[in-house]
Amino acid sequence: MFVQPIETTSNQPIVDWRDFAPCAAPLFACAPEVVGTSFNYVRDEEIYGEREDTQFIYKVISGAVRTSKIMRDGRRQIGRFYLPGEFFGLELGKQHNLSAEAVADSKIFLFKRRQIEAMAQRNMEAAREMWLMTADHLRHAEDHLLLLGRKTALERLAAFLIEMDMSHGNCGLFELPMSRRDIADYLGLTLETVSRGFSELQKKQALELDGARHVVLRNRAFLGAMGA
Amino acid sequence: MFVQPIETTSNQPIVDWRDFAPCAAPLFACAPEVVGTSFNYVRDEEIYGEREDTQFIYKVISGAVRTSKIMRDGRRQIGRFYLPGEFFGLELGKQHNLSAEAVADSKIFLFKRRQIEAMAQRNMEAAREMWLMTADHLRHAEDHLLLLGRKTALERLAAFLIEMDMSHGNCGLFELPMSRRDIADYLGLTLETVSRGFSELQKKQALELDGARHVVLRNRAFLGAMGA
DNA sequence: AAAACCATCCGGATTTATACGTAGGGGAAT
DNA sequence: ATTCCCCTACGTATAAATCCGGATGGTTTT
Repeated sequence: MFVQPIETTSNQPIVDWRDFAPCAAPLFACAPEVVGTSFNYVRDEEIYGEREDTQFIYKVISGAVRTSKIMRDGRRQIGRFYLPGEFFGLELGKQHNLSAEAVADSKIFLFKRRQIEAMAQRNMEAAREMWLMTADHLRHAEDHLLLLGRKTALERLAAFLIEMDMSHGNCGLFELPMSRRDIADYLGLTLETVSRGFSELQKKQALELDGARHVVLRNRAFLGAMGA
Repeated sequence: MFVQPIETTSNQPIVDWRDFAPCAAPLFACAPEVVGTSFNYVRDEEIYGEREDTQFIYKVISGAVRTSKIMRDGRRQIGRFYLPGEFFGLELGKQHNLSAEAVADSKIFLFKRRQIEAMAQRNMEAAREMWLMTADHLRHAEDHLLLLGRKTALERLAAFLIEMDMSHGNCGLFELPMSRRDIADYLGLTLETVSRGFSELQKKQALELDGARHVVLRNRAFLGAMGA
């Protein structure tokens, strides 16, 4: 068992109006009356904390976000990464079950929960869309259970690379916004194993690394089969 | 990495009208017009398969159910156990993401999806309740991610025992409906490690086993702290 | 009833995968 | 240029998986 140091984050309130930016956007095409406000977060800044009351629903505009749980001794599990265009923080309960932090400097839209709830009362289509997103998050979590419970280190890495590639449009070429430690905490490994795994996949001609974070997939079929 | 043999199950259609029982019950108190039909499943019988089209929503009446994913080489991850009173199989998508099997001989209520969908259109309260259940399943899965990714074998067992105790009313005394292998596949361990862990927890005076499946918790505080 | 069978469980020895600790290198930021 | 992270490399440590043998209990067969 290993212990990781916890980075302390500026524990400021979620909504700091100094970050206010005067742009806004509708939540869904089908509910144009619900508009969000944009905020900027710096790398590693907390967006909301575990067990914190739910006030908003969030959408990534640029950058990247991770949701995570941390144990008292520092062990951490990242639930999921969110890239531009994706929603997060839409637990239906009163409190968040995971915390959310910016992986890199990020711009995020915040939508007021009260507005969302009111909309869901009126607009059945929008309510269904919210439910769909929750169900999609559940599906992702269930897939990740198999990865964490039963897959080998290399299989986890392959699955991760394929997932990243998918969310970048399957072009086999992308920039990782997160550190090796983040990847490790997402895949239930140590950062060293992640590093070793990347090296091994390079040796197998499955991918190419240009610097630490620029990835070129060389054998998508191989990676897909390995990540299963 | 280990490989487990897959038990072949009778691949009969989900709905076998020979199992028909003439009892029925409403889905929710708030939607008495939606009634379910009871079916019986024997131990290890498949209720629905991964990637199978979603036709019903299910409620456990007696017995127990597991949902799981299986890899081609036999590695298996159980997503969750469902005990009497709990709903399962309510993915919103067109297809199930996990398969479901009876852990023991079980009686299950089936509710037609078309009825559910129609109800959700009319009854906002019921629609919200469905969404709440999906969100609760998501919360459970997220908690389980931390367990699978970062907890030790003993911590996993402690968390499992506390979870089982909770769903039996926190009385510190219950019967496990599932085998050691099922527990192992739920916790991402081998059945040997599960067995050893139980022995160790007995040595620590944290619990008592009467036979393999009858559990008496002797130190709930200790187990709770360990399972964190 | 006795025997056979089967599934399940337990314990020890061994192996293996992965975590851990330390050291060193490289790139970006100050 | 220097500092500071972050990443990589390698040797070691260890938790858990694997492999073995044997005990137990329930069910079916004779």
